[in-house]
Amino acid sequence: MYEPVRVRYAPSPTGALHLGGARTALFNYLFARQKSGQFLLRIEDTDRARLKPGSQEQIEEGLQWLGLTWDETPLIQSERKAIYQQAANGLLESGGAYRCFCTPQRLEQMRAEQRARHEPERYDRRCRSIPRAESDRRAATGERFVVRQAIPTGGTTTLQDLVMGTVTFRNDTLDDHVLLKSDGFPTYHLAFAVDDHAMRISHIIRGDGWLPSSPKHLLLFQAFNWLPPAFAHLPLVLGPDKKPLAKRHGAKDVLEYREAGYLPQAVDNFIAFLGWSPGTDQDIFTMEQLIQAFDLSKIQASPAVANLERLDWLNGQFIRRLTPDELATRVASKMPGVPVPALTPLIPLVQERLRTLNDAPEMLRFFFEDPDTHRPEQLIAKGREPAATATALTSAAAALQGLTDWTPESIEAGLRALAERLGWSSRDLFMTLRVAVTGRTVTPPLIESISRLGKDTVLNRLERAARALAGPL
RNA sequence: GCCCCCAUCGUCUAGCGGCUAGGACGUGGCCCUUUCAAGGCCAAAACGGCGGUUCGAUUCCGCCUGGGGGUACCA
Repeated sequence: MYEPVRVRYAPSPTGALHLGGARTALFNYLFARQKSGQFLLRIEDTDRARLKPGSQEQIEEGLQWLGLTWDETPLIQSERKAIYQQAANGLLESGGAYRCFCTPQRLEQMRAEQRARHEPERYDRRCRSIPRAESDRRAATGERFVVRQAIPTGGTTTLQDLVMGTVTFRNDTLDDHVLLKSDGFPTYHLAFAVDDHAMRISHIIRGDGWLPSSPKHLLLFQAFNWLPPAFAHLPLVLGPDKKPLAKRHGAKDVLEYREAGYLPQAVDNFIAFLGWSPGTDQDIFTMEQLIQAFDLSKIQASPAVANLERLDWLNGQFIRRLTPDELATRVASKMPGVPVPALTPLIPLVQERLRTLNDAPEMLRFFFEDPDTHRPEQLIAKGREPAATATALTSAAAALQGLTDWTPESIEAGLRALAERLGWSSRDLFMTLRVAVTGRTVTPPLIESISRLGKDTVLNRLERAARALAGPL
């Protein structure tokens, strides 16, 4: 293992950055930052059939949104074809790999027979015994071939995984898998090893899916005579349906969480706790605190189901921790046409009521537009008469009209006095006023809302509601 | 089929031989209260099964069961 900590997140550009990938990236990032090491990005685009244009940009934007900034320029595998071929040649030279001339048809037939005999489906190593001179000659004539790793036929390979512990494999259960494809591109197995060595990666922190092939990877490092990095395999992240998030159709892009009004801090906290826990009761962390507390050895070996309700709660927690200015800016981005300064004074009314930023526009709408129509059944408190309600509304307008100063205190005093005069409970009166002024039954606190709405607007809406009550009835 | 991993409340988890099995989300109730939230208090809720090891297993070992992953010229 190399000394300075250098880790990488190595997505293949086949789609968006989903939660599972984001967690892998986050763990790599936290580990690197805690150890004062580097966090690198590598694009594994050696499968040109699955490549999706724009995917790399999408992934990078997702990482940036989450605050996972990488060091150095991302390494692009497709630009390094020659280097992998060279590495494969070296292995051919040392006997760590061999050319395989078997056709896809023969391989398929071989597997079919193995299936029929209930044997493990593995390459039968027919080409492994082709003498080197003959192999060179056939390659020189232009015959198509792949390069396969020559796995030791006996013994065992043991991996000390930082998460899974000691894992031992019998070498004779391992396949001579393909390292270099006939199109000259490397497979993952070759490319990652060559690159991790070139990048002097100290720890490979990657998804659980790689665990079964990790002995071959270790053997490959040995065949190259390279110092292998340490391995840490992360358990899967499952969706609410218990299906792997990564493979689920419609696995959510992290940027969709941004659109849905989530804060990156909340998403970071949420995914940090998918499979990891600090072992304390603290459940709200700043990024700095996460970096401090992170510990590979505390990662759970079992898969974690993403509990999106917890994300909602976390998001509310982080929204409440924002300053009013910060929140106003973020809410403004969800309310086109409404300037930040108009929003700032309203923030205290909604801050503790928001679960996502997207809840804000609906909650604040009445500050910017009059309610369209008043539904009598909402306006009239249970057991009250329409006429009495209309009177209450006009009386309220009159009472507020007479106020010398327009402060929450004086408004509240005036309204409570009115309720008493009317013989109404303040509960009933306030609900009627709430609906008249906001058009809704669920709103921020009424008195505060009235005071911020301004006298003219409030009087207008009260009178309008009173007329609506009188009109159609 | 073969290889590998996993297993505590519904979910995320604490636990690293002796605990009334702790916390959080969610759920239910109560308090606060002008609605809704927020906040406070309380409650229900878990060690998959069977064998060992041990004075003693949630904890260590084995088997079973149940999940999951891999088994490609995908990553």
